[in-house]
Amino acid sequence: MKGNTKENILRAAIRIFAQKGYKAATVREIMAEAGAKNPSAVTYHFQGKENLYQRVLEFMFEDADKFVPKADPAAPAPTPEEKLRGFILIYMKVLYVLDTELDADLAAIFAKELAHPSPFLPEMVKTYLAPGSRDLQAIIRELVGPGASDAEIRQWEDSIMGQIYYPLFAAPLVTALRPDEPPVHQTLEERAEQIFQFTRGGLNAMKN
Amino acid sequence: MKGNTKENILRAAIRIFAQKGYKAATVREIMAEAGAKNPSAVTYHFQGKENLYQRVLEFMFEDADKFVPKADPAAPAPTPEEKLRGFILIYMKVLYVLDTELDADLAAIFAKELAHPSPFLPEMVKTYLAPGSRDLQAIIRELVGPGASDAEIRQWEDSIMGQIYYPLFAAPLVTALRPDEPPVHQTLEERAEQIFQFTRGGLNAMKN
DNA sequence: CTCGCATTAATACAATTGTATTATTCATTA
DNA sequence: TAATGAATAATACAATTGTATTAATGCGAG
Repeated sequence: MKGNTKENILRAAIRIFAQKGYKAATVREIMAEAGAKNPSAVTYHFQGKENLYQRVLEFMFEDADKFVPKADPAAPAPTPEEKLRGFILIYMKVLYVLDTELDADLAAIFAKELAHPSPFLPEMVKTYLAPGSRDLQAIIRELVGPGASDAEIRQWEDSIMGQIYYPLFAAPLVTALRPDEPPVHQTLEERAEQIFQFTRGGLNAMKN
Repeated sequence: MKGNTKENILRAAIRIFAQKGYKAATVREIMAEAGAKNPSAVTYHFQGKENLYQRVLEFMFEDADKFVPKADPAAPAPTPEEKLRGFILIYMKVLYVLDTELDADLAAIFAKELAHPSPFLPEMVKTYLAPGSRDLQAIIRELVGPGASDAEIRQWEDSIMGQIYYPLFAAPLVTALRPDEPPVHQTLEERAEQIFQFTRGGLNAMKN
């Protein structure tokens, strides 16, 4: 096996970092998970633990990007409300669809990274998350009309993103308070639709 | 100095845990912050690092409790909308008022604890957070009427709590996307009011 | 004053951790 | 096939970490 080891280490690192976080994950644990015998392989293939983690973060953002659909130029122009509904649904799919164990691990890493930000985070946020933020602001502006200030738009953006992110960040709260509730990804479309309706009502009330 | 050391260690632990998280915080660092010379003092006063951390969590929840005002029996009965506004404002004050460095540190510890939950968290959530959750659900039910299902109530609860928690959990995102925006605690009343208005609009739209 | 005990300090220690070093194996190519 | 270089393994090492152990200190009761 030649070119597989590096990939194996990366996958193993994702699993272990997702479970334990950056600091508590040990190089030896990652190597065992990768099926290798030797802790120095991470130095060889990735110049150290920190570098490996940075690579994991890059992988995470690149992987999330694959979820966002290309705009179909042939499709009829969507209404602002359709755009909002689509934005919420896609964003929630990125966070909660978790078709694979890999996706679930990456979401967990994202949550942990926000609690313990690494030096690489701000740049990655600007690269990968800023475009979506601008899109959402534009949608909100279409919905509430031109009278709203930039500050107001940003705060409504926060009201929307807060709803979307909540099941990720507050998962331990929710499971402690409601042990029997099914996880979000089982009711994803419903929940996305409800957030959309709630948000539409909220923004409509702001329009006047 | 007799009884001060234990208190000093607790305060120092709060600062260091808030900065670095449980795992990365070292006993020696905490002791240096506490002005003591000897790493074993934490074993002596708190039976080890993990126990000290548990004590910090307890302190955090007890401290947050002091923010919630006692219901004034002489006051006129508030309308459901007034209750909702009050709930949001109080909750946000707990998270963001941060009058002291201590409060800010405790909020940071809370955010980190949710990303890396300790075994003590579920029990503490049930003790300290469940009552507020029940209150909010009751308020929502008053606002939307008796037709709503329990599941719907819970999801609207999430829509509200998501808005409230977002500035805490997503702080690194927000500062990376909007470097010049003033922190929440400077615009707390405004933001609470906007969340209230947004939520009222959202819930009103659900009523029919 | 002095004895007893709680507290603090000094030192030590085993375990863990990231990584460096060196040796070995294996595949590709000339 | 032989050789060359990449990949993997084996071993080692210094640094860090939580905590145990033992010694010193200081305060209050008698």
